Order: sequence, then C-alpha cells, then structure tokens
Amino acid sequence: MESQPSTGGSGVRTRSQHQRRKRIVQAAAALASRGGVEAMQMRTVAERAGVALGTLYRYFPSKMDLVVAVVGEEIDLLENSIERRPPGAGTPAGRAVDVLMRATRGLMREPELADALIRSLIMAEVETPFGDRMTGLLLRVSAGGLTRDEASEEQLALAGSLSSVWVHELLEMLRGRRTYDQIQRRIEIAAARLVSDL
Amino acid sequence: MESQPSTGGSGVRTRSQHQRRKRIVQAAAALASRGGVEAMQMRTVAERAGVALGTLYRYFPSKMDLVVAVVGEEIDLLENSIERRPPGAGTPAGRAVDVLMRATRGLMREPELADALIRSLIMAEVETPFGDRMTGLLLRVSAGGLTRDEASEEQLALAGSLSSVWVHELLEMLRGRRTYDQIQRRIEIAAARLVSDL
DNA sequence: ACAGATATTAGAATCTGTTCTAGTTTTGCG
DNA sequence: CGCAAAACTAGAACAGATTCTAATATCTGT
Repeated sequence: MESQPSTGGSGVRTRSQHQRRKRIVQAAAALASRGGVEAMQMRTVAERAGVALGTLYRYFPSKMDLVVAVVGEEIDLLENSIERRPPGAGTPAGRAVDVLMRATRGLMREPELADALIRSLIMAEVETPFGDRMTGLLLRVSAGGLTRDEASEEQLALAGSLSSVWVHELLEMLRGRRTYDQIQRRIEIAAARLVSDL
Repeated sequence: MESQPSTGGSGVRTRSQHQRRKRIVQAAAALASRGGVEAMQMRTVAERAGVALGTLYRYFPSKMDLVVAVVGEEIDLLENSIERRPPGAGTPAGRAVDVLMRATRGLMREPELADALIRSLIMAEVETPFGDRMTGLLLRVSAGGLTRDEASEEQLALAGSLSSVWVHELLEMLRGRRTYDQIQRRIEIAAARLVSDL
C-alpha cells in the first residue's frame, strides 16, 4: 500500500505536500521512461524531484510504491481516454477487445517503462489496484456500465480472467515472444469465450 | 537461460559438478521453503552448499537462475504426479480444473517456495518452459492427449489463457487476497468457458 | 509570538545481490 | 609425468535499496 505522510491531525494533504508528491512521481516517470526501473534510482529520483532521500521514503516507503504510483498515472490516462472516446464496437466482447488493445498501444509507446512497470507490479508484494481497475473498466464497457459492486461473482470472475490473460500476453509481447497481431488474436479468442454474454 | 560451468572442452557435466549443482539447488530450496526468496540469500546458499560465493555464481549467474532451477524441480514433481494418477473427471474442463487444483494444493504445501516459484514463472527474463509446460499439460488432459505441436492456434490460445488465469489467481491467493475455495470457483468458471470443447 | 509536533534535510550506515582479485586446486591431455 | 586451461576459494569491493541520525525548518493551535 502507498502510505501518505500524515499531516498533523487531519488526514488532508496540504497543497505543498500534494505538489511535492506530484513532482516526485513526475521525476520518477521521466527517469523510468528512459532506462526503465533501473534508471529510476531512488537517489536520482529524490535529486530530480528536489527532495531529500528521506523525504522520498516518507512519501513512498519503497521503490515499489513509487512504481505503483507511476503506473497509476498511466491508468488514469487510459480511463480518461476511454471516457472521451468510448469503444464503439457492437458486442460486449468487441468493446472489451477495443479497450484492451487501446491499452496495449498506450503501453507500447514507452516499452521500457511498460516492461519495467508491469514486471515490477507482478513482483510486488504491494497491493496494487492495477488488475482491479482494469477489471472494472472491462465490466463497464462490456456489460453496459456495470460497476464492480453490482456485478455478480461470475461476471467479476470472467472480467478478471480476461484482464489477467491480457496482462500475461502483454508481458509476452514485451519479451518479444508475441507480436501485436498475435496478442490481438489471442485476446479476441479469449474475449469471445469470457465476456460475450456479460 | 541457466548457464553451466563449461568443462574443459566437452559440454558434458562431470559427476562432481552434477553433485555440486544438486547440493546448491537443494540448499537453495531448503532455505526458500522457510523464509522464501529473502531467506535464500546467495551468501547463505553458498555456505550451506559448502561452496564459495564465486562458485555459486559460476553455476547460477544470478539469483533468478537459481530460483528457476528450484522451480524446475517442483514442476517435475507435478508432472510425475499427473502421470501416476491422471485426472478422472468426465469432461475436459473438469480434468483441467483437476490438474490445476492439484497443482495449487501442491504449491500450497510450501507457500514461501510457491510464491518464489510463481513469480519467477511470470517474470523470468530467462526463457523458462514453465508456462508452456503447464499449457501443454492442460492440452494433454483436456483435449485427449493432444500435444503442443498438434494443437490449433485457438486451442493453444485457450489452454494458455486458462494457464495464465490460474497463475494469476494463485498469486492472488499467495498474497492473501483469495481463499482456496474462491480460486477453485474462479478456475471452474474460467475453465467452463475456455476449455469445455477442446 | 510561543511551544510542541511534524516534516525535511544531508549524509552516514546497513543490507544483500553481484563483481572482482589473487592465489590454490583439479582436470584433461600430449 | 607435467603443463595449460578451467574450477575453486576466501575475501574484498561495489552498487543500489533502505534505514538511521542529528540538526533544522515549518506548521498548528493557543
């Protein structure tokens, strides 16, 4: 879990804390989009963000927490994109594929970042909202605006399965074991089975 | 890939090298089955195996290579178990669930080790046959002895999808976010869609 | 403005994976 | 046998994540 610096008494983040946090995440993202997680060294991040190492660790108790925050921003982007331009396909499966492939293309833009981030996330002890958010998105687009709370156990399981298949295929692609087209094909096959009738 | 210490000229491993290697893997497994990968420190492994740190690194160029070797032994066990007592269920999906849940129980016996195993399975920089081996196993039991070479692209995709769903669920369980029963239920749901008609 | 709490800082220190060094031992082979 | 290649060893050295320390700065409530 990410932890927040506690601000005397109330749980509210002050403006300066918020900005500090933001600067840190931006510095981290910038570094990671070059050389991946390796280039994103805690000392360097702290330096670039104009913050002491100890402070960085106050905001992000481990490097993984920082990675998670960076990934979070990426997912925000995807969610916004989906909202701005919802998938137009006529079937639930079609819309799911649409969302997943759009996410794939988004991540492909920064392969170093994507690879590093996804690996780190899978490795993470840390609880990440990553899978859940993707699952929620899939439910929303393929089962007519359904939210995670309203969904049945089976619907959750199916959308979740599709999401984990996607993550796995993405990793395979980043490792050079799949082409974009192969992923698309495999996602289509899985989606047809898993989310046609949500 | 794991690299082997090259033995003067020929690529053959001598008996003493084989044993040394085995001692290393055993020491590593023993340590990992207690405190997980963290307890499996390279210095400690070397010490327990009665080998210098440099030698350990000659056999296993990185900690990950060592983990992969340990994991390999575990998968052998599963394959042997399946061979000895093939899944008896009447449907393809039933047999697939059978295999996966048996693997799940096997891994649960050494959760720390399992955690390391699954992560390396997913992460492996290194080309590991693990995902493919599991996919192959699923094809074999759910599509009447089909091998990876004979399977159609779709069959491969479906068995592979089930395999990645399983891996994902297993990880969730190891992180304490799923119970055994929840996994079983989710695997059943996914298997029904993915491998009913292989 | 003051007091106490919290945040921040620079930097040293610690921990563990990995690499390097220099010297010793084992192995394969003519 | 006798030598060159390869393996092995103990231990130092290095790297990057994480933790610790002591001092300073900032904030909050009164």
